[in-house]
Amino acid sequence: MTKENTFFGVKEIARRANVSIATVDRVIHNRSGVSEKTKKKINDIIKELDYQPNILASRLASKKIISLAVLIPKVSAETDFWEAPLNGITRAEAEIKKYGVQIELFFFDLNDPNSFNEQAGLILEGHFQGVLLSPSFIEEARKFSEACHKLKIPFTFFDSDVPEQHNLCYIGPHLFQSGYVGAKLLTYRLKEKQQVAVVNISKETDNYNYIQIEEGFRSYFKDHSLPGEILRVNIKDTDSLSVTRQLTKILNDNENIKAMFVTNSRVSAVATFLEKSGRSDISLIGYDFLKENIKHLEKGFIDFLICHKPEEQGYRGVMSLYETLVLGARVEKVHFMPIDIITKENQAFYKN
Amino acid sequence: MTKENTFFGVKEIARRANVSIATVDRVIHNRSGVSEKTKKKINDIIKELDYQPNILASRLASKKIISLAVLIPKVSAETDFWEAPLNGITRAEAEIKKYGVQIELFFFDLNDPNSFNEQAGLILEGHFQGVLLSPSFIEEARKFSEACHKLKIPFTFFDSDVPEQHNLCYIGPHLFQSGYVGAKLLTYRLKEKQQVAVVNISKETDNYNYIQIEEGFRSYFKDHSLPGEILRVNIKDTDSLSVTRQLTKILNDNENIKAMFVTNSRVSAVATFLEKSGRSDISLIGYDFLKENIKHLEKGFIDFLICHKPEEQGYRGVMSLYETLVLGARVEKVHFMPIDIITKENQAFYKN
DNA sequence: CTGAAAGCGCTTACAG
DNA sequence: CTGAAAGCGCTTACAG
Repeated sequence: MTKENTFFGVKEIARRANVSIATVDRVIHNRSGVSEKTKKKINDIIKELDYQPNILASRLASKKIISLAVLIPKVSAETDFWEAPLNGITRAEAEIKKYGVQIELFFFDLNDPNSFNEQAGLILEGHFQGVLLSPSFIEEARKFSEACHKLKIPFTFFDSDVPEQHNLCYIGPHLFQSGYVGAKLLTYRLKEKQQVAVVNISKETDNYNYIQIEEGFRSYFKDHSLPGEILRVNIKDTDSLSVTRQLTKILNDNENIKAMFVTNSRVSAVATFLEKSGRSDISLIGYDFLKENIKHLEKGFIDFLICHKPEEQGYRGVMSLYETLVLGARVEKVHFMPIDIITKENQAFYKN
Repeated sequence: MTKENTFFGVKEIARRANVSIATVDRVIHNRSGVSEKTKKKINDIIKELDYQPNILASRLASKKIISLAVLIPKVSAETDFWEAPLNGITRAEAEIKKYGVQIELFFFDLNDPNSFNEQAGLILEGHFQGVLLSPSFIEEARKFSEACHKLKIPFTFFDSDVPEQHNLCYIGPHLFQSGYVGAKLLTYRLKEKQQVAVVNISKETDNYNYIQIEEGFRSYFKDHSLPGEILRVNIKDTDSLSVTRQLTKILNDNENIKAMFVTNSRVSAVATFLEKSGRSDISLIGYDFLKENIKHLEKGFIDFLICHKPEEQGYRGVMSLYETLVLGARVEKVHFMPIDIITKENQAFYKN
């Protein structure tokens, strides 16, 4: 009933190396001021014993706090998607606070790249030991990540990726494949001669995320030699009046459209339109487990929602920094989220 | 950069109560040998300071080890489903070993209720502080859980549930709803006059799990007024020859069958049959993220797999005991797993 | 019924 | 370059 002494600690290492535990500690943490000779001797013993530091004791003894910065879009009516990652971040914080980790939040405006720059600047001045960010603006994010790299601050991207950066890791969806899954579901029961539309409701139609999703979507059609042209619909004004006007026109001009794929979480705007105009004949698929979307899923105006576990992304994003900074563990550079399929029938049990 | 002294500990409580920290410790853990007066005084201070014990320090100082028993079916060619929960259990063990938690595994034979009883008996003699079990045999599980209850050993059910027991919690699928989802997917593109079969490949056709799944499946048809009789196919001999023979007969007798729903992970046996007999016209849905099943998913002979995160069930099962026993946290009595939908296109990113 | 003291496995000044 | 010692917030014999 008492702990076995199967694990060796610094004390045993010190005893075997004939040094004090302080010196062992120096070697373990790669601190300077140890002769090469003793350093090697200690490292050999560490390897031999397969020494695993006791994090409990380490964090208990340490007086250092570790502070992390998080840079994400602010939550608004337009962007309530960001509630979920924020919840995940908060959950992670609650869990690791007792290990002396603190998190500071920085919010930017998704309509304003400058706000991203401003907040990024604040983070650089703030002496943080790690950063978690959504690199929504590619150029701005690139600049910021170079600055972090120079300061040797590890940073994790999540929700979307910027390739070729020195980020610790990326946590988020494989967008191409996600679009591919969307196409599979949308065409699963599509009949011949029925046409499909890809709908982008966003101010920025050339956003890299949307492009990847659409590429995946179109690839599915190519790979399966599905006939018919895929219509591309861009709706830049996201208010319901504009959406209604544009969709009405599109459906008038293209009578064969029987399925729509919305490339982001604004799918509920299309569902509202379909409901009002009584078009339950049109299949609809879009993104994200949002209240508004679930409502339409339940009513039957959305067939499937695709979701990439935004809450877990936030949680895992924080933990990736915690694991490197506190536990000294290596983390995978790319951590793709599952591409979850949500229907009216399984939504009640979905974990965001 | 140094930890804030915002939290109060036993020392501060002792100082304010004018007692030693040993006495404070006694009160915190409800141990005997403290006068009512000092007990009340200390408890008042604890409340006033909103004292939160430091688990790190507590586990570090404690020499007690906590040992948990896990009772699950043994993994065999027939039951490789159980590999995943076992992995989750092992992962949990690795994570909490450093907090002084040990896990002992007990395996029973899914074809032999007596083996369950035997192993359960061993557990009862073993002085464990907590038990995680798959109550595959309802009556036997009921007896065992009553014994645990008497001994005041908390126990968690997972994978399947036994209602009305004193279990700490249940972690697993909502089987009825899972069958319901299966029906939705299977009928999503089904055409009129095409018939559906529910296939049960198992020695025990009257297993409570299968019954619940099938009830959910049939309810979907009722709720959506889908016409046509749902054929019930029981295959008691699970070898491939018997499966082939029986399915051949069924399909000969019922030419309109265009969709099959297999109520467990043996769906690959049906897929193999469909492949060999060139019946790619039949939709097929079944359970679980197993190698054999994924293979057929990729070839296109299985349309969808439904999965309830077996690995996470094992992991969360262990953690439910850890959280109550070590952290003293309350856990939810029922923790339903998501009903995940896996297709050829999203399987690469699925987390079991 | 209560307290003094050692110890869990580390980290951290401080001294040499 | 190295070590002795105090301390992190608890638990645990042991003594009274």
